[in-house]
Amino acid sequence: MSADGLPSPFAEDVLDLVAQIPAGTVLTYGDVAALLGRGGPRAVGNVMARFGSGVPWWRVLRADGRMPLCDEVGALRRHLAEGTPLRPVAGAVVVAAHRRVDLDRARWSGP
DNA sequence: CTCTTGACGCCGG
DNA sequence: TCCGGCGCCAAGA
Repeated sequence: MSADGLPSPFAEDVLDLVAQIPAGTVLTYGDVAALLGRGGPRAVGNVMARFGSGVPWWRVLRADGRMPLCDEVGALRRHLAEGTPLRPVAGAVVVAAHRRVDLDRARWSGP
């Protein structure tokens, strides 16, 4: 509801898959496209930007483990709450923008 | 049909 | 680590 003018078939596929990502696990934009068997990272990102409001968008991140730039702080908050494996932090002062998900441990195998 | 726009990915410096 | 550049795919004008 809200902002979705009308999700395309490809968009619905993306949203359906993202909605199935278990809490505490994540998927990269590239992984979503790969699991769907078509499309690309950019196409997935485009869908999330438009219709991602209704799905666990924070569980979809960049290939380097970084949170989506639109709301990296909010995403980090949710990951901390869900217990998502994060990479160790070196500095004493922790900046949200520098925190990343440990993809090796948090990546979801798929449905 | 072409051109532009992205919550991208990877390589190089 | 932070840039910059090129390739990638779907949707809309």
